[in-house]
Amino acid sequence: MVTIADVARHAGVSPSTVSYVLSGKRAISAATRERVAASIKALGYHPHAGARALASSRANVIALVVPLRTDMHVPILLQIAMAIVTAARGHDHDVLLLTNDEGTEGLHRVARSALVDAVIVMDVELHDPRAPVLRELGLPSVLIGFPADPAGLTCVDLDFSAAAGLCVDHLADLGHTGVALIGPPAGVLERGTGFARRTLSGFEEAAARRGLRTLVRPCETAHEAAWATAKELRTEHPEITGLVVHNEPTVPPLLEALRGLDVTVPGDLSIVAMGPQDLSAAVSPRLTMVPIPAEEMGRRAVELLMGKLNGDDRVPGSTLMAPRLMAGDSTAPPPPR
Amino acid sequence: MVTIADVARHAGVSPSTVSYVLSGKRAISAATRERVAASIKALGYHPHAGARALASSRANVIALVVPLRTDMHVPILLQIAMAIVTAARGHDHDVLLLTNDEGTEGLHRVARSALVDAVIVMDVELHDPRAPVLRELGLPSVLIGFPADPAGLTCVDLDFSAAAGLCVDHLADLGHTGVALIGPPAGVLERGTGFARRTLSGFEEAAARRGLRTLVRPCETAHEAAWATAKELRTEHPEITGLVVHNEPTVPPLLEALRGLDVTVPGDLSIVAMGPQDLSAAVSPRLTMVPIPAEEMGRRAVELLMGKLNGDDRVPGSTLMAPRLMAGDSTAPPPPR
DNA sequence: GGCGGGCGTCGAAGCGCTTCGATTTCGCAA
DNA sequence: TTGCGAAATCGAAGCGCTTCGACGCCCGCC
Repeated sequence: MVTIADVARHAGVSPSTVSYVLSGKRAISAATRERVAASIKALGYHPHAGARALASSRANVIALVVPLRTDMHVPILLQIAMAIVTAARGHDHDVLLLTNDEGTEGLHRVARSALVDAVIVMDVELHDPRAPVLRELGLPSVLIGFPADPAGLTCVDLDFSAAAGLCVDHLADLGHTGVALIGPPAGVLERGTGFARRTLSGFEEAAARRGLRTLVRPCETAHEAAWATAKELRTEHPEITGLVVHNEPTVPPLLEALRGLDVTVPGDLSIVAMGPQDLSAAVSPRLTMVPIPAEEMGRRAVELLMGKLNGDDRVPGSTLMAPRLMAGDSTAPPPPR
Repeated sequence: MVTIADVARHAGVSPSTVSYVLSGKRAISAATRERVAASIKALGYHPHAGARALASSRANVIALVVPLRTDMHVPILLQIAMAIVTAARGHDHDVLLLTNDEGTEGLHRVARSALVDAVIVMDVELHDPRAPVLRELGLPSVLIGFPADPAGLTCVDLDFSAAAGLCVDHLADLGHTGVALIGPPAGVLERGTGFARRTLSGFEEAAARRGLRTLVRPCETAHEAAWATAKELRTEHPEITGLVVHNEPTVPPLLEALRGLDVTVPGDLSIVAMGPQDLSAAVSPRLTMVPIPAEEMGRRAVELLMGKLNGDDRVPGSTLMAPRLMAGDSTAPPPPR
């Protein structure tokens, strides 16, 4: 193993000088700096992570807690996780992967053992048991999603209320007067993931503002449920000409059911969905949608965390990311009556 | 922070004794052991990970390299990753998440800095640039998937050849005499992911052994491609009554296309798929399939790695996991002619 | 010409743990 | 009672790094 002493000897300086070159915490003359840099390269030196952590009480590692069982779309989860790793590397940090099967004990462990110096928690529920633990540990943290009581915590999420509003406005602008929200299965709402409620209220509010008639349907993912929903829409609610679907896996079977019922999209019915961006291209017609900005969420979470790590106490407690609507081919003016 | 000295004082022993209680590397009397354990609990002591790594030159962390761009089904990827984390925790190790956007440099970095003491690499390609790096670093490692030249490396994967054989045998047992392999898009084969070829050869071999007529079709995921494939099968290859689908995302559109063409499954056509287990229940009819044992693969990879970490040099270089066929409702004897 | 003050560098003291030899203790045979 | 080996415990030396105070040097100023 190459140590800092080896580098120092090679460059003809003291170990502390090498350390200062590396950290930039003291002024070093350009000449020395370059000589040391050359020695580092020549010897292929990498500081020993453990020694560094011990001496500086900074591990330069953050923990990422990923749920085992999730309400989120799995590919999105991975996208966010990857974005977090990439962003963390950009700030010279690595990412330790934690699951929930150790329970909150895992959080205690990595924090108390100084394995990590900050935490990002994904897929937060309304009454998430991890929230109080984070408060208690007093370790910098960022949650992706909002618990019921976010006091004292830093949270990031898509502004689902605004997203639903964007969908409604888009349909209203096209001339639709009756819109439905096809939400996630009823269970999700009850289990207490905040975003479902926020979507709902944003939907209702925007519809009221635009004077639209509304309908709200949870919908299971299964094939049959999609058909039932499609049929009900056509027979019992002909006034509904625009759909806001906030339930990604339902989209393909729903489209199939509509096709089966000879309902054309967007001729007879317009659809705008909220979900992972890649869904748009995966179905036909190409979906108009409000994508979940996974990459951006991950990046932002890391930026907030780094702010807290650097002792910046102006880090906002709540960050709602602005949604954008991506036009596709699944929305058009309603059919003439 | 609670240190080992605090625990020692509290228990009335020396720090080294506490260390030996923790590691079990020397005999400690039951009385002392219990007293120390009580002190540890009372003070909530967790050893400082960095200090431990420094002194013992063992970080008790393994790196998991996850591809950014993947040929694997994403949920499977995550399942394997989670299984790895869980299994690693079972061996008192944590998992550091690495992406490939640092290139192989990231591997160098975490290895040379002693951040991790072993590596698991996922989604290995035939000419994977990480393979030579792993050999060179001389750090215990396990690959999930096989490179073209696995010499000197430890690899784990599903036995895709046997899996394809299992599918063919199942169809042959039911009386089918003409079977087709619906494989991944052509690009995948060329890009050099070994499993596609192994599936192909297993398929051909088993079919030859059973005297079946065969057809091999790559198939894109898109809706249109699925329809085209379905139509071609019915019009040009009526002798084909059994399908082996090794291309998970194609299954739903393919089923839809067949339904659209009034081909019943399994009445007119039997389908057996290789892919993530959860696919089976997600479509109708419930699929007969050879699931990819994500959980088991992750666990096995960790076990092999721990073997290498403990200096066990009987760790096999190659581990092919035996496939199992799960009967569903998508296969039946072929229709009478 | 002397002196104060940066700037650049060094030396040494830990950070908390493991580990190895040394030391103590104990049980038991002589 | 003494001696001896095994069992149990201790003390101290690092592991490789950061950091803080100290030091030397050179420059500019009076």
